[in-house]
Parts: sequence; C-alpha cells; structure tokens
Amino acid sequence: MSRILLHPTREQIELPGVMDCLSDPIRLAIVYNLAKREKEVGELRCGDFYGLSGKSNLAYHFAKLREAGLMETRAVGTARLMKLRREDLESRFPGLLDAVLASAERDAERLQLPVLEFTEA
Amino acid sequence: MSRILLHPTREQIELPGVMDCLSDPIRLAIVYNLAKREKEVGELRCGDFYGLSGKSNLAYHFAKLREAGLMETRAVGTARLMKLRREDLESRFPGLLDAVLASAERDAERLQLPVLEFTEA
DNA sequence: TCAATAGTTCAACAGACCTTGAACTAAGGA
DNA sequence: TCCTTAGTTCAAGGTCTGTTGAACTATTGA
Repeated sequence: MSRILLHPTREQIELPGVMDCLSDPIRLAIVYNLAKREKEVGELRCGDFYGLSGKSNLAYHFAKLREAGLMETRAVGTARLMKLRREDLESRFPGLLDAVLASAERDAERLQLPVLEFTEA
Repeated sequence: MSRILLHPTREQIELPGVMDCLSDPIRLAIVYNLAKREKEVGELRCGDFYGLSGKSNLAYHFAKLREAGLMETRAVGTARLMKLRREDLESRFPGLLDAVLASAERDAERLQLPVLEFTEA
C-alpha cells in the first residue's frame, strides 16, 4: 500500500479527464453512489463498491477518479475513505457535476446504475 | 457516399455516449465551434473543420458525434451541413451542454481549442 | 462528357483501455 | 506472534480507439 496518494490541485483538474471518467459506466456508478450518500455517511470505503466489480478493477477505477480530480482519498488504518471533490469541481466547471448527476438519476434504470448498500463510517 | 445518415431519436440519446464524445479533444473542438458559430451561420460543413485534422479522421469523429446524438447532418449537394442538436440535448440532459461549453470557453487556451474560420453557408 | 470538389469507406497499425487473477503490503485483532 | 482484513500492484489478455493514406462515390460546373 503506497503511502502517497496523488491528487491534482483544483487548478490542475482538466475537463477532458473529468468527462472521460464520467463516460465509463463503473466510474459513473461510483460517482453516482458517492454523491447519493455523501450527506448521510460522508466518506465511503472501497469495500462499499464490491457490488460493482472486483477489488483490483475497482482500485484501477478509483485511481483514475482520484488522478482526474473527481474524488479525494485518505487512508485510515487499512481502509481508504473517499469523497467527491464537490467544491473543487463546482469551482472549475460550474453546474457540470449537478447536470450529470441529475441526468444520471433520471436515467438510473436505463443506465443500470446500482444503488449500493453502505457500511457504517 | 452513403445515402442514409443514421441519427438516434431524442429518447435514444445516452449519457455515457455523450460524455465519451465530449472527452475527446477533437470532438470537443468540433462541438465548441459548432456552438460558437451556430447563431451566425447556422450549419457548418465538414470542410470548415480541416484545421482540426484530416478528412478521413474528421469523418470518423463526425460519425461518432452523429451516432451519439450530438449533431444532425443533412446532405446538400456534395456538402454535409451539420448543426448541434441543442434542444434534444437540453431535453435529455438539462444544463449539461451549457455547463460543458461554458467550462470549455473558460479553459479554451489551456485546452488549445482552436476557433476556426468558416465559409459562407 | 470530363474534371474538380466534397466527403465516405476501407484496411492497417499503434496505443490506450478495461478486466482478471495472483502476488504483495500494511494495519488490526486474537 | 499469527491470522485476517483492506486494499494495491503487477503482468497478461483481449478489445476498443484514434489516426493515416489510398481508393471510392456522388455532385457540380465547364
């Protein structure tokens, strides 16, 4: 487990990278669920997403989301706690995340977006 | 030149396909320029975009944009006239296109988005 | 009719992407 | 200390993408 988790600064977040992240069904499902539960439980753990894919595949997608600046990860014990970088995204691309999330919510069934069950934080 | 140009209906336009289109620099530049000039000249032609890439590569990207539902193409003589499907996109994904275009405009320099010169329509 | 113009289609290639399983590391609990 | 849990990393694979040039088709104008 690497000690250092690379995050871009707010200014380094790029539009194409964000769009690319949100065009993948698994990553969209991750962001969708992060957004859906962010008020209730705050941060989520990798294990909360095992319903979406296998561990190593999720690690791959988490790294993409983190490196593109969509989410922030901090290590607590053996766990990784993740949350959306809402304010940074809103600052760089006003209205974008909300528009995507609203459309995803409307199309949730068609997109087969799973709503996951989360453990206590 | 095939006679039939396939367009999805409004309802068939899918969020991941749209996001994927907008995550490619060339396609973003096409949409950006279509939006920038849509009020002035209405429709644009393939040749207007030769500054972005070669003919055959553009044809590839135009097909992607058309098949994902971002733009509409009609044949007039040997030309293809293209325009953004603004209303359809707004109906399916409210606020999304405007948010993307506003962010693209703000980041135009960083994204190296070229502003093309257009011929008369 | 012939040549020029506008754009498409095809084959080929390199590179990127997603997925998988196995091996690994690090922290916590018994 | 040893086992378990949580997550990462690596190598390998198949597939999808973007790009190119050459060949093609269709339309217009002379």
